[in-house]
Amino acid sequence: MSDTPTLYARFTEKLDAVLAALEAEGHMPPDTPRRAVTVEPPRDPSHGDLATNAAMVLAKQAKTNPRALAGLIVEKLAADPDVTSAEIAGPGFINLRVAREAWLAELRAVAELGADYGKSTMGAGRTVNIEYVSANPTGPMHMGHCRGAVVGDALASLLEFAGHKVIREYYVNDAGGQVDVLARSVHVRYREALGKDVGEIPEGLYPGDYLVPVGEALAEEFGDRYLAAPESEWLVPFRERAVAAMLEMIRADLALLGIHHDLFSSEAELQAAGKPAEAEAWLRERDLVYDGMLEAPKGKTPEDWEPVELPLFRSTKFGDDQDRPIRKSDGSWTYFGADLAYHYQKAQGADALVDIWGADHAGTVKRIKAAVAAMTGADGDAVPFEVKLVQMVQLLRDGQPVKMSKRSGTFVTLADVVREVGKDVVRFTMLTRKPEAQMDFDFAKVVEASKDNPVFYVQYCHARVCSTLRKAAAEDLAPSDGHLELLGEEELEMVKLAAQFPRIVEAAATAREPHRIAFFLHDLAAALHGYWNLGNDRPDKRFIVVQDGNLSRARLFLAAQIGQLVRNGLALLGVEAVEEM
RNA sequence: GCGCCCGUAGCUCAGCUGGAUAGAGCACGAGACUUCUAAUCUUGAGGCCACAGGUUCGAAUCCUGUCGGGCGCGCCA
Repeated sequence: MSDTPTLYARFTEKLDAVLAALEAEGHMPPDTPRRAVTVEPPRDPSHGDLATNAAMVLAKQAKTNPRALAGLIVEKLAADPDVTSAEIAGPGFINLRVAREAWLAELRAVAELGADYGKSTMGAGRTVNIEYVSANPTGPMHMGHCRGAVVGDALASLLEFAGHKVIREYYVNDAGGQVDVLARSVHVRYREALGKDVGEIPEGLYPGDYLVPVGEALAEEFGDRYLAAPESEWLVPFRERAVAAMLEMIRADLALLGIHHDLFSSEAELQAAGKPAEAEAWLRERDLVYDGMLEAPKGKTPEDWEPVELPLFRSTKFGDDQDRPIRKSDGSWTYFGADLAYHYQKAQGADALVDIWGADHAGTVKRIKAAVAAMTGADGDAVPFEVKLVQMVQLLRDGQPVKMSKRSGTFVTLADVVREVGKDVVRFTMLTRKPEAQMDFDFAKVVEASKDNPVFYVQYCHARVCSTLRKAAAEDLAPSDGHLELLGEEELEMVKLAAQFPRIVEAAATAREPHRIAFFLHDLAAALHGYWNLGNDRPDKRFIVVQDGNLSRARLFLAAQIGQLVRNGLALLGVEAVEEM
C-alpha cells in the first residue's frame, strides 16, 4: 500500500536485491526460486532483530554449502546503513541487527499511515467472495451460527485490509423442505391469530414464539381467506412472507454483532432462473453427470433402502468418495444440485471463493470442491476455492454445559448472548482460538474484568493509552517525534513488536486465520502493560516524567502509536477500541 | 465400516505454512503493596509436543500407521 514500505517489507526487498546481485555475479543460477526465503524475527531476541534462512534454502541450488553462501549474503547486507551487524549462526542463519534509526522511522510510519498502517497490497485487488453464516431462514440466529459468523466477518475485513476486493455473501436456502415446514408452522400461527384454538404446535413444525407476529401479520394481510383453504393455495405466499420475516430477523441479529453482508443470494431465485438446469446440461455434455444408482450408505444400512436411478455428478473423479445426486427422484433439485450451480455463479464474479461452514457440514466439503473444480477448471485455471470449517462451541455457565434442544425450542439465541455479554466480548472470544479447534464459551469467564480475559486485557491497553494521553494533555504535554532518540531499550522493544503488525496481517490473510490478529494484539497489550508496570518501581520509566518534557513527549508518541495499532487490529476483528473502562 | 477436525506444562490454549534452547495465562512454590501508574507486580518449578515409523541439513509443524476425543456419513439442509 504504502509509499512508505514498512520495515519488514523493506528488508525483504533489500535481501531480494542482494540475491539478485549474487545471481548476476554468477554465484547462483539465474531465476533461482526464492519462495521459501523468509525474513522474520528470530525466536531468541539475543540473536538479533531479524533473521533470514536464505542461505540454507538456496545453498543446494547455488551448489555450495549454507555457511559459504551466507558469507556472500552477509558481505552485501553489512554494507547497508540500516544494518548494524550481520552474522552467520548455526547451520546458516543470517542474523541482522537493525539500526535504531530504522526502528524509530517505523514508529513514525505508524503515525503517518494511521489507520492504514499494516495494510497490504498482497491481494492486488483480486476479488474474493466469502460466503458465511448462510443459516436457514427458519428462525433467529442461535449460538451455533455465531462462530462462523464472526470468523467469516473478521476474515472478510482482514482480506480487504490485505488488498483484496471482498464480497460478503449470504446464501439463503429458501427453496428446500425446511421452508415449507416454516410455511406450515406459520399457518398454525395464522389460525391462532384469527382466534382459533390451535393447541400444541404439532410435532415436526417449528414451535418458537418468534413466529407469532408473522402469523399476526398474515392474518392482517389476508383475513380469513386461507383459514380453511388447502395447503396448495397458501403455501407459496405464506412461505414467501415467512422467509422474508425470518431474513429480517436474521439481519437484525447479525447487525447486533456488527455484521452486514453485501449480498443475499436466494436459492429459490437461482432455481427459478434455471441455473441448476444449465449446470446439469453443461455437465452432461462432458459426461460429468450421468444417470446411475446410488450405493447404499456404508456402516448402517437402513431397512427402507431402495436403489433408484438418479442423475449423479461424478464427484469421485475429483476426489470424493461417492458420486452425488443433483436431483431427487421427484425431479426437484437436491441441496447439492442447487449449491453446485450457486458456486458456479459465485465463481463468475470472483477470483477466489471462500466458504465458512460449521463442522457439522464437513462431510459435504469434498463434493462441493469437486463441483467447483469441475465447473471452473474446464476452461483454463480452476477458481481457487477453500472451505473453512469452524468447530462447535460449547456453551457453559459456571462450568456447566448449557443444554440446547431444537425440539423443545430451548436454544440459546445469539441476540440473548450479545445482550448479556456484549458484542465485543462475543466477537473477540470467538477469535481467540483457531477456528478448527473446538472451544468453550463460559458466560462467567468471558465477562470477567481481569487480565485473564483477553478481551478486557486488549481493550484496557487502549484505554490505558487514552487515559495517559488525556492526563498528559492536562499537563500540556503532547506526543511528539521530535526527540525519539531519547527512547531507551525497553521502549524500543515495544517498537520492534509493533513493527511486526504488517507481516502478521499478511500471514493471517494468507492462512485465512483472523485469530492471529487477536493473539498479536494480546502480545502487544502485554508489552504495553509490562512497560507500564515498570513504572511502578521506576518512576523514570513512566510515560510522563514531569522533569523531562522531551522524553515524555517521545514516550507519549510511542504510546499513541501503540494505541493506533490496537485500534487497527481491533477494527479488523470488529471490536471497539474503548477510550475508558 | 468410512470421511473430516483435534491431541503441545496439572488446566485453557499459542507456536508466524519446515528453523536455532517449544511459549503465554491460570493453578502451584517463594517474595513484594505507607497508591507514585495495583482492574496487581517480581521470581521459581513444571514437557517423550498422544505413540511408532518415514521424508531432510533440520519436524510440534509434512507423509504413513496406531491409539484417544469431537463432528458427520442416505434423494435432509
